[in-house]
Amino acid sequence: MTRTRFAPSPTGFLHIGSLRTALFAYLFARHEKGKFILRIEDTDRNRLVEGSIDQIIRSLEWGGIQIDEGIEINKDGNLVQKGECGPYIQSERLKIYQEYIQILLESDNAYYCFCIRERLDHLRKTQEANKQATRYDGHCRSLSLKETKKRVAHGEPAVIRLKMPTEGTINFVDMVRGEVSFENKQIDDQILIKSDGFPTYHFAVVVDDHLMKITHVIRGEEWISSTPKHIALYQAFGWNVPFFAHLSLLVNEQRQKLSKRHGDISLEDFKEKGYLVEALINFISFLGWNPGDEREMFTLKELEKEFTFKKVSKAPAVFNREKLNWYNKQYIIAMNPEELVDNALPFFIQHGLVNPESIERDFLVRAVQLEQGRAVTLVDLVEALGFLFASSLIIEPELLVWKKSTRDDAKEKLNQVVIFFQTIKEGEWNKVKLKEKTMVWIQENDFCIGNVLWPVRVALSGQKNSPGPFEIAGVLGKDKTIVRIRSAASLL
RNA sequence: GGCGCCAUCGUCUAGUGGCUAGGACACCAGGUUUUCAUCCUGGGAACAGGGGUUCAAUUCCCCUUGGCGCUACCA
Repeated sequence: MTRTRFAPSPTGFLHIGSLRTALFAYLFARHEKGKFILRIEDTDRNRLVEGSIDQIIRSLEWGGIQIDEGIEINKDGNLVQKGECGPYIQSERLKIYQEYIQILLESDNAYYCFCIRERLDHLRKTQEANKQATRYDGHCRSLSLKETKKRVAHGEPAVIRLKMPTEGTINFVDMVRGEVSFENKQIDDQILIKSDGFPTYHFAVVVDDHLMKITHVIRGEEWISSTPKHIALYQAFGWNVPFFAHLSLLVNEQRQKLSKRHGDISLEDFKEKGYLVEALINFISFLGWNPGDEREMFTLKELEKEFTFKKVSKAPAVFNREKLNWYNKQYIIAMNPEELVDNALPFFIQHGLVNPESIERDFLVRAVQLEQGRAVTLVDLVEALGFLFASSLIIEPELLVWKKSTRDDAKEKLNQVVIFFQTIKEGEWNKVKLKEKTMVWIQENDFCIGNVLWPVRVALSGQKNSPGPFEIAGVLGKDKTIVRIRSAASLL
């Protein structure tokens, strides 16, 4: 059975690049009808950020990525672990690592190292100065286990290093890159256990992936260079080596790794800016993957069905905001108005346009349609709709005058429209009827369309650009519409 | 410096030993339109360079160049 995992460090919010890694691991698991596991890698005690486990899980949940095993947030808001291979938080697995490192020590695949920081620093500097590869020189490599254990027992600080083979090569077939090969002699004697007793990533990841029966290790490209160390570890233990898939990095427009400095990299950020999950997931999945034909709108379910590593590309992908915007717009257009209100409601409240105590849902459902088709994000949508909620509009009088018209004419037309609108029955007050009747009226009176519709639209919206006058009037209702036109006319 | 990965329009990408190298976003022009958005029509835009292999290379191999990653008692 296929088992994949996502193994973030709780050092902050969920990075958009991490989301992509998680998404691909999730999609592959679903495609193979396997399991997707969440494990927390918190072995670096210095970089922990309080609350980030919660935040990562919530982001994953928001993205629709379901965790089969690992950690979840229960109804009371507490973190709970589920699954047979736990615990799923590395800091709770210290005993396991201690146990497994002994095996390596006994089989002479690992050794205690007592080298102090100063020596290591000096070593590195010398190597750099001589333009050599910087790596541990094996100073403690041949110390006997008996002796080193004695020193450790006496309280001498030590780390445990992997005793890398010095000859031969390690080859593996990467699911996205194909055959990859490294010479053993190039590979450092990686520290496996730090002097604080915690394992390093390299040791913990191998022990955990094995114990959690992970069949496919799917992770970012930055790990490809350390994969031979991991394979050496699997071999030292005599364990089966899993399949690897190293995903290309996500980069910004300057082709650098996406980072905090450039803003907008956490899922949270995108959510707050009014991006829809569906759009984000669709967009992200197309960064380095494609279905092989020309379709481009995919739901999560459809992605689960179609995803395959055969179609994952090797080159790094630029995170292109324009395309994301296009996707978001498409998803907003495709939504039914009810759904759109559900999604936009928090933003209406946040912008102070809607009182959570008294939500006029029907009004919102009609209102939202004015900007659906125009808005790129939900924030755009809500902001563009602000004029509907204003008790009165502040309008620059000149704006009421159409480019081919005059101030006096605009005033006159507005006044005539008021008189005409008053003749329309409440039952016919909707954008379709209104438009029909008004167009006939304009024609009968031999008016120029722009001379009438421009000032009316501005009178209703107060804006240079806005939805059409009939749409707005339909939402506003007869009374408010007439009040707005009257007050605009009085400005001229 | 060492090791590794990568290379098709500005961007995401399709593609094949022989094609007018396809699509999408963005951009430009025209049309529709009271504004914006939409919509329609059209347009410009790519196989990094050099060697091979081959009847034929964008495609296969090598080199160069460029980009990126790793090179921590961080992940």
